[in-house]
Amino acid sequence: MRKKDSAVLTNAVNSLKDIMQMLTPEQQEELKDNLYIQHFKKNETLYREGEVPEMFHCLISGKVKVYKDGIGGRTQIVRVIKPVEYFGYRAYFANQNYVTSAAAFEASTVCLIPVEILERWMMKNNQLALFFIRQLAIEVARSDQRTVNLTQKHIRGRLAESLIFLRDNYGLEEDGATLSIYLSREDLANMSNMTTSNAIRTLSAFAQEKIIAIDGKKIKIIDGDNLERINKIG
Amino acid sequence: MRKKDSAVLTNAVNSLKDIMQMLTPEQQEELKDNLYIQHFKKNETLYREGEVPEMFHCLISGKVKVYKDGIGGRTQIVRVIKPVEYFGYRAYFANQNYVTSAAAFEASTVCLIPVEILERWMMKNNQLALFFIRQLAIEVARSDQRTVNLTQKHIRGRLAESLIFLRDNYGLEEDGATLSIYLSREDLANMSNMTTSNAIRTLSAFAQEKIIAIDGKKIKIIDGDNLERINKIG
DNA sequence: TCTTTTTTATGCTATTCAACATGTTTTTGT
DNA sequence: ACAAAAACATGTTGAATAGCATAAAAAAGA
Repeated sequence: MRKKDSAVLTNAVNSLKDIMQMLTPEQQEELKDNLYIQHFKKNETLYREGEVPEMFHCLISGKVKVYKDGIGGRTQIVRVIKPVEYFGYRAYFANQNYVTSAAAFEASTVCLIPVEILERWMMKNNQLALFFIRQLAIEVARSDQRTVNLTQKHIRGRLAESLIFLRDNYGLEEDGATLSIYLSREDLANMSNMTTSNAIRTLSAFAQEKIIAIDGKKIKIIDGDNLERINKIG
Repeated sequence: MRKKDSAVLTNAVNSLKDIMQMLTPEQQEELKDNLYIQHFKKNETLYREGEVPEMFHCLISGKVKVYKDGIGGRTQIVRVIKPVEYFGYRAYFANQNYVTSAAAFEASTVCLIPVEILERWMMKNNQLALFFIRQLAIEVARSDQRTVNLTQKHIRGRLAESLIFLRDNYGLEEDGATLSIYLSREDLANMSNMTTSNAIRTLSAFAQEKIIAIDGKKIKIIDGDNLERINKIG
């Protein structure tokens, strides 16, 4: 798990620059001494619901999902992480065990810091504390919005929203149309609160309507305006 | 809006004691000088989606709902406040306008503090900052859990959950069975992600099954164990 | 108090979506 | 390269729930 050749360290520290610049020089040194790098393979689990949260996570490269296992084997993806974003620390500050699990969509590299250290810094560094207040405050709004979207939108609208989100979050390939993330239909379903069957069906429908083009896991957005329209109305 | 006879002030300050005890004597004085009391009638709006958040709210008495207006006139209640709880400050720390609205279920009294002052205190008072980190971190988990409950549970399970929540949150009357809050069927539906028709129908079903007894807006829980069972499985 | 409006109740219908079945294609592991 | 497993595709069916209509009851206002 531990890996600290200077190139990796420099990369990690660079990824943490939002946080770094809020720290005193001594704190910056302490961070470097307590920073771990971990690699995860595709579909590998980073942490699981019920576990004790000890590490603050920063995604350096790759793509990660945060999800809740629900009723009857169903799963809801509640957050999707891109580099460089922070995650896996909420439960610690709420004095809870993890209430979500996290897994890698694809091969990913994560930088870990004992969150207890971060908390200690926050006791002395208000800028840092306010940074996390802001992060969490934004996350509450996102989660509430997701609740409404997932409960009130129809299936086509929910899928359209997920596709738009993936485009905006992870971007497009060089052709300016193909989603940079290759998700399974199941993951797409778990983002959009629907069964895998319906994700497949609805994707096919979108393809037939020339809104998207599908080639296995590759999804190309052809008519983005239409997708936005479906997201809004349906 | 402003009301500061000493009895009211004492009451308000007492309600804020969680926060008060984290403040320096000077800050406590400043709080008393910048504290407003406002009364709201039943169904009156405290704030609306889109407005600029300026005040930190503390509910002193009464009952308040926080909700989002969604698609096609539908509404989702995302939070339910009881005395003494804090609310209406999240948007400020996220640098957003309000993304929810708040209204009084019944006649309520609220204590208001300019949230800008609170933020200023947080810059100097880490205990206070960590207190709000904790509040927000808990709220994120609640919201994620709500997403899963509202999307994955069946209609009976969702209603059972709302009834249990109302019992646990607002308590029971002296008979040890009747919910202390008298909600309209519409509000109950808006908590439980269903139409008013279905809230009425499902309540009637519960009553016929002797799980509850209904007398207008009065709801008496007869078979709490059964309600828990329905919440869990259904 | 009387009228008007809102809320509650219940039945019927239409729609959405999940469940299941089956076959095909793709991926994975050896 | 091949077998086994997983993911994808598509059709059919049925259950869950929204939508609408109507009427009764309750609450709000004048």
